[in-house]
Amino acid sequence: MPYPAKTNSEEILQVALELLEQDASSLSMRNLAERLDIKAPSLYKYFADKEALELALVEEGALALYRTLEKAAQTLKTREAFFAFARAYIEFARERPELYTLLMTKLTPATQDSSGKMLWNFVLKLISKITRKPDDTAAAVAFWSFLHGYGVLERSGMFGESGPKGGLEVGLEAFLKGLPKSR
Amino acid sequence: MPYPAKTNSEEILQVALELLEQDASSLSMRNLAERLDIKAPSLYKYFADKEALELALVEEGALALYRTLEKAAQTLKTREAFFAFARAYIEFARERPELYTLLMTKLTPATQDSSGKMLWNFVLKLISKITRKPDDTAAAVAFWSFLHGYGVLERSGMFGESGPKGGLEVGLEAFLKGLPKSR
DNA sequence: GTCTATAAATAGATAGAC
DNA sequence: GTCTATCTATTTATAGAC
Repeated sequence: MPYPAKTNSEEILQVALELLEQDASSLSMRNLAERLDIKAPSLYKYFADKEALELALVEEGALALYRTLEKAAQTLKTREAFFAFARAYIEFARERPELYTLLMTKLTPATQDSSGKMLWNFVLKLISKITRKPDDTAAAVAFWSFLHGYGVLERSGMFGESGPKGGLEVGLEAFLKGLPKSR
Repeated sequence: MPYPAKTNSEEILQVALELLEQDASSLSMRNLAERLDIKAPSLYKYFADKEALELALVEEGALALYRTLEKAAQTLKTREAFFAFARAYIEFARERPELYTLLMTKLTPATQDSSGKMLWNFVLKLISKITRKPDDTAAAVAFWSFLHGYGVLERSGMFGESGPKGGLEVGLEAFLKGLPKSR
């Protein structure tokens, strides 16, 4: 065989993920190929275009986030699960900011593969336990909005050197106390 | 005069704003120059580089948002001002999404010119009236996080065809009821 | 499946004449 | 202040040989 396979889809995704997390702008087909020790055109045998590769990364990211959240909240009682979930969510956004950004930029219901749906269902169930309403979409939307906004603004440096000064905790407590509950 | 001035900084900013709001990716120096009926290099007599131009746009955007919010909330009592503010904020993000995105991407305390500070102070005062704590930074951070997150996710299409289903209202009520208040 | 060569497009920015 | 000409750098993607 004159040209035996030098890589495979999984490895490509793995290295792409490393590049992305290092610096989103470094994820180019050229750059990726170089890291894999192949030439850029070869990548197109594995992924139709860059978009396809990014969607695969989003799927991976959604799964990673889901697992992180599940691990953090499982076995805990509702109230503790709520805080653990939120903490883990923000931590994920902090530690893997480029992956998180790609994820939230490309994860729409249309894009939503299994991981995206699992993620949404997990938030929905957790929050519904808090409000004691099955499938409390409105509360889940509100809660996710808060977490996402906080994660984004914290990273943007909007809150300055002094930091967000307890904004996360205050917001979480407000939701816990203020969300309308059945019964 | 062989080469009389064909434009000025204000006009450049005006047209740049139009381009941006039409489509963020259409805001290139070339494109901008064409719309102004000059050649691209001439722009560098007015702005040192693209970054400088964008910062000027951020300043404009922050001022526009501030005016919108102030107009919406002024003369109203605390509770009504709170809802009017939130509604106006989300409406701004909806109607001028590209400007809003640039704004929130580049508006950090380091960047913060007068408009940015006015914006933050306005949020801070409003929310401090709700919680009855002077300079309640934590509550302001939480509130702004929620609004920003909601605006972003709504635009991203994350909530799907069915829409956010009352998530905004539920979140606002939760804050109003759940934020810790003095006295 | 890998390669070389190249297309095709884009961008920001500078030099120097007028 | 405006212009022409150009530099420099980047990207995604395809054609076709091996």
